[in-house]
Amino acid sequence: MSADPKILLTELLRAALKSVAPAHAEVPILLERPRQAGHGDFATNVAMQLARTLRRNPRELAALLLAELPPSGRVEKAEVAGAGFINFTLAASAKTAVVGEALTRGADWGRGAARDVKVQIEFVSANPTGPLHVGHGRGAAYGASLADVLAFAGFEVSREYYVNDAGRQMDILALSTWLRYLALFGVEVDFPPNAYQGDYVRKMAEDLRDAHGGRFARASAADVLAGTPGLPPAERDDDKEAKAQREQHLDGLIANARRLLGDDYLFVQGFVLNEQLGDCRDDLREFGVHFDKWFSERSLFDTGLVERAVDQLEKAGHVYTQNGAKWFRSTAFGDEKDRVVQRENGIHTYFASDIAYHLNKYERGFDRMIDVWGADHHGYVPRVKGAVAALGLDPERLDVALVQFAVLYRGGQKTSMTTRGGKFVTLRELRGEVGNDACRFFYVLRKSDQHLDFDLDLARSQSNDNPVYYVQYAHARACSTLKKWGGEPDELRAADAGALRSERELGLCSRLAAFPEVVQAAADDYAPHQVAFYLRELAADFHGWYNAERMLVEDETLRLARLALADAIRQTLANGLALLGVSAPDSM
RNA sequence: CUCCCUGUAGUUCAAUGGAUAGAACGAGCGCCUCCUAAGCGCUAGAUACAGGUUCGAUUCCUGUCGGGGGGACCA
Repeated sequence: MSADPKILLTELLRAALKSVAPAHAEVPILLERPRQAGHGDFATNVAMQLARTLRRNPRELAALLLAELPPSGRVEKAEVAGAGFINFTLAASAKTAVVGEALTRGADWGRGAARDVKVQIEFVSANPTGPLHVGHGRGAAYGASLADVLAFAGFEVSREYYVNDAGRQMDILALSTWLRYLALFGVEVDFPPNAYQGDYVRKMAEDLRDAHGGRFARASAADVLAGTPGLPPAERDDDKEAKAQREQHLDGLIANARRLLGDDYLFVQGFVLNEQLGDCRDDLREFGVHFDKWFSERSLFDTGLVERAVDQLEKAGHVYTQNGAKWFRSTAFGDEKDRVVQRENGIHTYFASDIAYHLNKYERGFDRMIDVWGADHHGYVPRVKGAVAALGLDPERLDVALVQFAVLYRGGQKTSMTTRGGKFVTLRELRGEVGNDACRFFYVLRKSDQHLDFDLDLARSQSNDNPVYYVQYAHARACSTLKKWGGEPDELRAADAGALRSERELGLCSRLAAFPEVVQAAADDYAPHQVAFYLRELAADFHGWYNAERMLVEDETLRLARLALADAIRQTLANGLALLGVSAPDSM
């Protein structure tokens, strides 16, 4: 019989089913940990599930099952309850066994058995055109925690950042920087309102000057503006035509920059890309977010994969030409309208490179791919899945996890976060205000498909009330007591956990035993917040016990048993916090 | 117009279709001669509305009413 109580109970129930209802002996048996104390350690609704097909009263059926249940020394009590539940109470020794297991497995306690499933998770993937803001922060915290949870649950995980280093946004950033740079040399051109406004652009211009002097300053304002339509008057701000004119103006400036700078244009573009990407890497590293691969969008063009992907779609008959542009017939795959993959001017759309990127992911042989996107990209899901299907690949292997917006509140007011406008709260600022630990925990404390109201004032002024400190404090308290005791870890591993008898202590053991299940559930549901909630509950149980009982008691057997329990709790808190990228301090 | 997320306590959030809907903050009352009071104990307080499916609905379905976000030959 299995050591895992859940498996043991399943086997016992299966045996009982064979005598009571041989025809249905293989129905799935669901065992859950009841929320309500007094309903035992595990409960099953299998009798209620079968009652209908067997046309029997659920309670009677449950009683029949109990009568046929093989006896086990590890089950103290099994009884019919409620509408037909069967509640199991484990023997104390079966509960306390978890203490030794946690201590023996240490940092691996809770880790699931390795399964040969390769999962790729792509997240953040913000355009390298400015600092990461708090919205990216949520995707980063969620993606990193999910990746760690999946890895801990036994999957083979690869973390990836897709770098949008091709396309117009990079041009706009390069132009913005160049214009600021020219101003440093007295070449004054009205700064377009639709270029990147942020101070970091001025900073990059200064960096460019410091590194390369006036090498890129050989142009007059007239050269820069040559042939552009000019800016519309500011009072026509909301006008649609004015907007189009501003975009035209911007494109004209970019074209002039390319012409005037020649080969140096790509140099400047490379410079700003490196600066931004470097900043982004540093930011994420400080936030405890790591990637195995930074995948360049431009490389998809350089290797011809974009063309090959479009060709492949075309050969499969899913592409048609209209008004000179190539359209992917995504409506055939459930999208609401067809999408352009190559514009009339011959330039591939962002969607085209995204198709190529996903083709590449499949070709790398991942069993499962997870894209973590902001919720504003939800309209993008059908066309990407459609393209995957059109390429003859299995769209079921691709999951898109949409992370809802993080809305910032400052002084009770919503703050806007437009990157181009340059007025946004950066992830770096947020981390500086509330700290990395609180930041990571706070982000992941909400379901990802839930809007997140991030109250900056609250996070800043009352950071000590943040639940992260509550969990960390439990860890520090356990450490401090163990330190005061001063014994060796071996003594704890050898401790007789059977000496734990109180309801609180047995409850804590049950809580600990649930940890591996929580990890698995969080992995299956892509829901790392479940780990955060679990840790809070475990910490609450521990704090309650800490206040009610003393560990350093006279009786040596009991003392060692309690310290072993404390150490097992400490280990569980540490392992769980690690999954969330939060530190587990020894003292606070 | 259409698509997605969403409506639970004063506030911010939980609850694989299960039993008496859980926390935290805020409010009130208590607990350090004691391993860390960033802690603990107690009290008050909620499923928007109307139908449906089910032995059982906060959960699934339909509708109504609210909140947020998408819907370019942009990225």
